[in-house]
Amino acid sequence: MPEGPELHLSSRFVNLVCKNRIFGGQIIKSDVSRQPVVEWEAPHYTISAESRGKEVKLTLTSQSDAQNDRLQTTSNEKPRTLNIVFQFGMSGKFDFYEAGELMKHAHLNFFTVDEPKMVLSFVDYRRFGKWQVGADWSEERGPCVLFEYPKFRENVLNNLNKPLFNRSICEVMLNQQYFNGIGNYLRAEILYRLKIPPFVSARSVLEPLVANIADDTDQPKIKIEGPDFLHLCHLVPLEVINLGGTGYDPVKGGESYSAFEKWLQCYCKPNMKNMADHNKRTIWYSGQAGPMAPTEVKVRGKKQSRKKIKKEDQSEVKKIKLEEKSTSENEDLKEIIVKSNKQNSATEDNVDVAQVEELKKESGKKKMKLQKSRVEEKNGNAVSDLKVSKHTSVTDLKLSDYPTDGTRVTRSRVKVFLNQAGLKLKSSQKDGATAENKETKIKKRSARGKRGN
DNA sequence: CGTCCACGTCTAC
DNA sequence: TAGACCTGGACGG
Repeated sequence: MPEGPELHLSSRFVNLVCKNRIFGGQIIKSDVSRQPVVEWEAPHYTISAESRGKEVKLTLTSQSDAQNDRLQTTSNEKPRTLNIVFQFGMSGKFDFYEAGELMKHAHLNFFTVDEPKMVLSFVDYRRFGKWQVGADWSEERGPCVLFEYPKFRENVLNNLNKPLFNRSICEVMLNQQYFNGIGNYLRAEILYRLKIPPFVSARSVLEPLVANIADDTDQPKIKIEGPDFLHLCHLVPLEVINLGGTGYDPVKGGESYSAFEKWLQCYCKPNMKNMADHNKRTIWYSGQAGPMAPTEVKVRGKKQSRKKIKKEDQSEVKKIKLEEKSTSENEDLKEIIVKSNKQNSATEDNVDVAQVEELKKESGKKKMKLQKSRVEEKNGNAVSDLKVSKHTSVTDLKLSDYPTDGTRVTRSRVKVFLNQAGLKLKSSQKDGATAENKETKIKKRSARGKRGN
């Protein structure tokens, strides 16, 4: 799910599905999650959401029991609220569906009180996502590129003296202290729109903009054609929001995703180039890489048609001499920026409600992916009385359930074994929690040419 | 089987 | 500037 637009669409999704709904009871966290438990037990509460950059804040508000005209005391108590701030990692998202069985990888779950019982789940199969209870937006992250544009712009332009901005523009764009909401696909799309080579110094791109620091008006003091770089850091993610789908959410066959794929002009496109940046993140671009490109360039296999390019450049390390290291780069760049294409002005913030309704339906279809519910577990229906079902996962298995022919228990073997049993691999059993595990890992590493021992 | 790759942070040599 | 943290899909042999 997760760059700025996806987080925002997620917050809208939450607001939509939680509207006029009352939640209650315990908030259930999965066992495998290492994130904090949410201590909040209100008989009745509501949920609303808000996004900022790459964070989503849920606000729980307890409802007074006035309507329940009870003699009990609770009605006089404070109308409490609790904030939970989420980061989505690589795979986090919210889902809303009929309670009963929880989705696989559902790590934090909020239940409605009314029938049919529904559940709002934070679902995150890679578990890089995080949440903080009772927190606010994290201090380390800058203003949101989407919804705090003037502040965002100022924050960047007032800090250009920082050494960070000596680095290449594509790498600086992932720094959330300044570009809160920009991620790997957005940086590619934004640079591509302006034909800015990814590996030119950030300062050289940004310094020309200082004259227009507070460019929240549409009247820049220096006349340029079309939106400038910082402007696009705002407009391009807005475009994704206005696509109305779920943004980058590769649910195959999902229609909203194909709209998103169509929208992409550069990221993962077969006619574009790519290489790993200094952080080993793939940057997609066209034209020149720029003078600050890593000298040993690793080209990643193209996403779509790896087969086709088989023998050519598939995952090979190529030493590429970067042709022009010209120092006149700055001058070139200014030209480039001024030449920037006129941009389709993204209309303001409005996603079709009907489309979000679509989302709801889609999430209803996902019942196949359900996991043995922890609620069941609580009711004494222990997971340990393991039956082979699609809802069972590796963490439910004991070591003795694994093949015992003496061979290594590798992750792949576990996968195969489970497939035979109709199961799926899950969570903390990665490479098999055996003694051999460590050896295997080390072997793997040294095989990769890294100093393993 | 194994290897590589993925929308993102984090910390530790 | 490597890795760690994770799961799982695509693809290679």
